[in-house]
Amino acid sequence: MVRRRPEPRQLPVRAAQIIAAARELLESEGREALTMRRLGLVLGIRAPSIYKHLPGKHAVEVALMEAGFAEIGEALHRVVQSGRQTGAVAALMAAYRAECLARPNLYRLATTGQLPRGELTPGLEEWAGEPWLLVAGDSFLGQAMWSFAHGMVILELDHRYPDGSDLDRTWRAGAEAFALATRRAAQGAAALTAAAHGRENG
Amino acid sequence: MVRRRPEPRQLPVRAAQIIAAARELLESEGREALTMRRLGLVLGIRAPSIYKHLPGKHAVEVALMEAGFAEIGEALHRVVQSGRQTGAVAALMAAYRAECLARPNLYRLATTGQLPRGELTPGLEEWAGEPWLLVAGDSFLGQAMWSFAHGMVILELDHRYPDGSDLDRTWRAGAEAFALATRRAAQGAAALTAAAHGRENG
DNA sequence: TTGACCCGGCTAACACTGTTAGCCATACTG
DNA sequence: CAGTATGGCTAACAGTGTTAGCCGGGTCAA
Repeated sequence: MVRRRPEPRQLPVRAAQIIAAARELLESEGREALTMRRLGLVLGIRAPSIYKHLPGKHAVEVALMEAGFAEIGEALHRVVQSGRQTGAVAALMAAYRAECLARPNLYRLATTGQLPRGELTPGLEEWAGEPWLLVAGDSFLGQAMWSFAHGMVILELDHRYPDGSDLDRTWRAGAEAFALATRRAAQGAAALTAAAHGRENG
Repeated sequence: MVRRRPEPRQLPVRAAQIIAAARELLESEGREALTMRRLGLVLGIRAPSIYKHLPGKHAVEVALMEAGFAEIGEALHRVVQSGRQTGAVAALMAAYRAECLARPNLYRLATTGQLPRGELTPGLEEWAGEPWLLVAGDSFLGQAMWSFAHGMVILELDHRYPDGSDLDRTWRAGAEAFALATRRAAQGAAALTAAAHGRENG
């Protein structure tokens, strides 16, 4: 049951241009550089003029978060839609890693600190996380897998691992652990079903 | 092989007082509140006077990070030293979760953003992460477990999970996956050793 | 005792940050 | 043509980390 992606409400042209400029600024120069004055400079206007189109910096950040969620969710859904069974866990994790590392500053912005839930497109967040659940077959295992993937990505982005760490192997170790657990859970569920059938038929 | 904890260099009295005040401010009012002027207010002096004792806000934050690493490392080492075999993975994770949630703002400060490696007490970071390695028996699995734990804690602190999530069960799912993988790895290693012995003796 | 020196406060100020108020030219509309 | 909305602008405010420079008090040596 793959839900449709909730459409983020589209902004007026000028506002969208500002968000696009903000994104470029963020990705090319980091979060520190994302300043109203710097943003104005890129756009050829002064900082206060931005407020004619967007209510504040917070709104810029929220819009960027939405873009991040949408893109990452897109990539993950592409993986689950490809429908492969064997290695699905590893494939999903590889896709997550690749997408997140491709937009490091956007990822950091979208995933660190409190989430302004009320201001996000409703359902977007759940939709972006849905592939984990689909692959794990179990909501708890799915959440755990996502937590692992986020932990890995954010620690890698922030260079928290000891120098010379072989992160490919660490990813593999985690992916194998969760793949194993997923098979276990599926077997357990199958056994339960079989037992139930046995009771029905006996 | 449990290394001794690297002693963080001790600061002059006044500097230590400032750090203590900073910690209280941080924990009680959050990261936003940790301001040089606010810190001065707590101490009964003006912000610029703080610079007579510490080179800047960054140094305050680094000192707080060190305290965080030391305390969490302490708790984790206590677990591995207790020496239990069964459920060691789950026990370590439970300890990590409890310690981190007990000092949310300190944990966030210590674990988000780039790590100023050069300014930290050498070896402290590795020492704090060592218990993961000891429990996993394998450095990659250990790193993966730590990544999972960090992901869980930071997402919980930032309220990133859907409302009503049963995080106890998610933790359990992750702990079981990694415990299973750990047993697997141990068996694999044992089999390899046995095979080697077989070759030797045959 | 006096002079030098340093410690640890202080104020003033600078360059930033996000944000608001208010002005004004242009363009569209009734 | 009058009126209004759009989208720029400057000036300013409160806050941030930080630096320069002043100064009282304590310590220590001549």
